[in-house]
Amino acid sequence: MEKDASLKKPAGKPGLPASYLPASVEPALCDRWEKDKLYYYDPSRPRNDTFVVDTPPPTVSGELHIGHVFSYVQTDIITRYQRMLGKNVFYPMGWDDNGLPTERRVQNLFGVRCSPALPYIPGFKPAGGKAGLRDYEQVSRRNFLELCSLQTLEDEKKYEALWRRLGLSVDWRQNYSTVGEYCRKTSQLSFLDLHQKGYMYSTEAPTLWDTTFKTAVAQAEAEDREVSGFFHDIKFGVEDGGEFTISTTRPELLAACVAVVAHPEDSRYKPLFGKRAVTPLFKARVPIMPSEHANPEKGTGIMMICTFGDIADVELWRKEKLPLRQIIGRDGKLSPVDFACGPFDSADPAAANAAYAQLAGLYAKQARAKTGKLLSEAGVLAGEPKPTRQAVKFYEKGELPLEFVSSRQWFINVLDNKPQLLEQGGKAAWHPGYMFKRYEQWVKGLNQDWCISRQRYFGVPFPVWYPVKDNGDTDFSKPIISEAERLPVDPQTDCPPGYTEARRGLPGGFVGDPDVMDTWATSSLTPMISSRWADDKARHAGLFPADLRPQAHEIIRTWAFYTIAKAWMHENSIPWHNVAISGWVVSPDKGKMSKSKGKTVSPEALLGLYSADALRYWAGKAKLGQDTVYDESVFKVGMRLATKLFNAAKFTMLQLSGPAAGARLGAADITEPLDKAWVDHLKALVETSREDFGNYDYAAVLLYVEKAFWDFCDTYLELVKNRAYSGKPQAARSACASLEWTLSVFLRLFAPFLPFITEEAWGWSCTAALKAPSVHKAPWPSAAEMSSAAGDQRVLEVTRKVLEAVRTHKAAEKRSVKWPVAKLTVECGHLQAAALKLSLDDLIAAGNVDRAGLSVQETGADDKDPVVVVELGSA
RNA sequence: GGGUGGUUAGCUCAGCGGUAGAGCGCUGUCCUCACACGACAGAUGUCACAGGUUCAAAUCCUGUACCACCCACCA
Repeated sequence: MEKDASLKKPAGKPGLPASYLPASVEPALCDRWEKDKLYYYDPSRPRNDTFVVDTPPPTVSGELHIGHVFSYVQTDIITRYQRMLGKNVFYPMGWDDNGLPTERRVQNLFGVRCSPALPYIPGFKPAGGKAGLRDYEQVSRRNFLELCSLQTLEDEKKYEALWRRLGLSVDWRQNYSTVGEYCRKTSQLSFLDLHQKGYMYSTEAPTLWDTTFKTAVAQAEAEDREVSGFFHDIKFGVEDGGEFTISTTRPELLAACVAVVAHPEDSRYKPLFGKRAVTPLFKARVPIMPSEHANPEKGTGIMMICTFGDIADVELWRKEKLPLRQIIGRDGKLSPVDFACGPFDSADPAAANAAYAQLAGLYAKQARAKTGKLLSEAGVLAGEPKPTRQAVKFYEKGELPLEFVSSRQWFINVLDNKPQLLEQGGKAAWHPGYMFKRYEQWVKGLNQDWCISRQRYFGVPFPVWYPVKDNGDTDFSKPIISEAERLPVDPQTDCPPGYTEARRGLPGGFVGDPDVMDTWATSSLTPMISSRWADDKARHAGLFPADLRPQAHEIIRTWAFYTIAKAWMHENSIPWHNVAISGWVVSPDKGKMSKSKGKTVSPEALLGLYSADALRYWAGKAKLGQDTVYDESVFKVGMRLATKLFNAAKFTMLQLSGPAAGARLGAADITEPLDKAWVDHLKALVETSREDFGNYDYAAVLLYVEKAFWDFCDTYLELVKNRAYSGKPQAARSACASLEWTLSVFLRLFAPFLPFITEEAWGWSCTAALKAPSVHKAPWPSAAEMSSAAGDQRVLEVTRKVLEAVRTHKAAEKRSVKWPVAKLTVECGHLQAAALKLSLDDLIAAGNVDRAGLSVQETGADDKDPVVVVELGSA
């Protein structure tokens, strides 16, 4: 790779480095930007001048991967553009260290478990090492939180270093951690406000329940997975004689059967409506009812309703006010029940209890097999179970199917507010626009309120206590809500107003709410967390709503939706004006990179192999919303572009160091027609870039800026370099003025994408001209900077074409580019000829043409390419 | 079953009514005051398929197939 040193000529202006070494240049610039406080937000400037980013707080669970690099760089590109428009940019970073991933990580690293009832031990240090699975040390919630902070601090340092190294223009003073005291306070304050406004309620209700983690989960956290199962055809009796067969994949729920339904128009079962069916094994008498939900085409057309097989069961159970026969416990096992009393019914309680005794204590899956056996033995199983594939709901982080379990949970009422939430979502501008459809579809399809309580230990506790009645029962109807001033509180260790700690858990005393909030309950507040809604109203007013929410598409239904809901409920506002949805990085076989292969390619390694600018180039090439295949060859292209920029900038500086060196050049100096045409061409480009960036289409800008830049190097720079360096004074000044502006324009246009090389080159030259010590604070280029320079594009076009023809001829003759041209004849239209005559000197120099052998003839047509005849000279 | 996006050169993608484009890769040539991590030139395509609208369709409309994702289905 290393080129032959003997071929390398010493070149360039003295003082400028000979070759570009991003590995040393980039980190040095990171340090300088920090020292210069380049990305600091200025709270004294008005909201109108401010651009506020609601940065996604990455989950702190170990490693950032290439997918993170991709999307965060895209946000940074947008942000850097806004800064160059003169905006006071508010670009914070948060750490999402409040979730299950952190909890598990800390448990394993320190060998501890959180046990909220334990008292806090100041200065606690874990016994150390990784404990065996069974002997975790129990620690208080506060101690657990401290350990989390300890660990996440390490991770966060690593994350921050990577973000800085990538050139993210974050103001690192605006930093938050979702597990930190301030975020806990904000989350609890949000609870108080929503409770007061009536959006927050608690109720005992069937809820999606994960039996592995033993917690409720929200609809948004559930996902479908295809699993194999078996249809069991089970014969049911009818109370006054007769029988029918239902087909089910969940025979273990037979004991939880509360009704049987068939379609109202199904003639096979119409006569049965109003009668009672008798379940096999348990002899429970359940009503046979008509329901639209039953599909006559499916199975046998008649189905059992259990508490609870799925959401349809829940709905029917509610509508018909059926009894609750909960047999699946919170641990996923069948709980003991008694058919002789309570909600359970049986015509033969002794037999029912005997049958059930063989199932109690088994996990649902075991019970399924066992029930099949029992049914078979009882002779009520019609035929062998038939295999089938079915979609079953799982918690996205879990491995066992979700169950519906009735339990007391806190909910936020979203179902009653769908129209308003749809309207709010529509007020934000979505980029790309079609992503709004996903939001719309999700909101329309919601069928459960947002369950925000989790039966976990690690997380933000509810600032709530309950009185304990004299009989020892908890009185959930009279929650004691904390005062706002006390937040954050932990009801497991803090005491409610009017009570003393001694009364905890006693009749006539109180208990703390044992649950913690879903992490989304906190992260849905990110724009209000960074604006300091909870403790600084003036600052909040200056930063809320934000301008931009960048995020990925798979969390539209969670993060975007919840944030929109909370902003509306709290502030009657949208949370942000724009949503930019980034795509995914996919591996060449189209799998999701961030979940598989991507983790093996660490961003740090790639930075070492290529450069930050190279990685950023790759991210900048991808449009918002569009998945991108991981392709290292694009890094190489980015690398090459940065090197080319380095060399072109250096070379341009060399031209400027000729006779016109030091002169203050401006639009008035641009007198040559070719220069005017070039500048005009750039002016159009610059204006288009504003429009595209305004539409968040940065990828389009990079595409044509890159193209224009290579064209500049290959054509315009080649044409004018001789004149600039050694031409007649006025002509040289014209070229230099144009080159100086051109360089400053390209450095600025590339700055959001390639912040390092552009800053480096900017430092060589452009400081004085634009009075901006950093390209990243320089104004985005505008046509107005060169308003007086306007020229005929034809000059540039016809000159380019003739030069191309000369080069093609030399290539065909296997001659070098500088080989002399003895005779050059150009036939073209008279407008083209007139234009060409204005740039002949440049053409002669660039093509090494003998002036005496040059002739331009007006014999062609202006709408056709000129006909060029080349005769080479001898060396 | 509903929705969204995609299908263009070997690969990765741009173009989204007016003669098919770029980069990578490939072939050949060339060291020009920067850059060989360069320059110049060249080969490479029924723009998924079928209909329709239009003077004109890769581009607009309808349908089909395939890929990806989101949602629903869960007896």
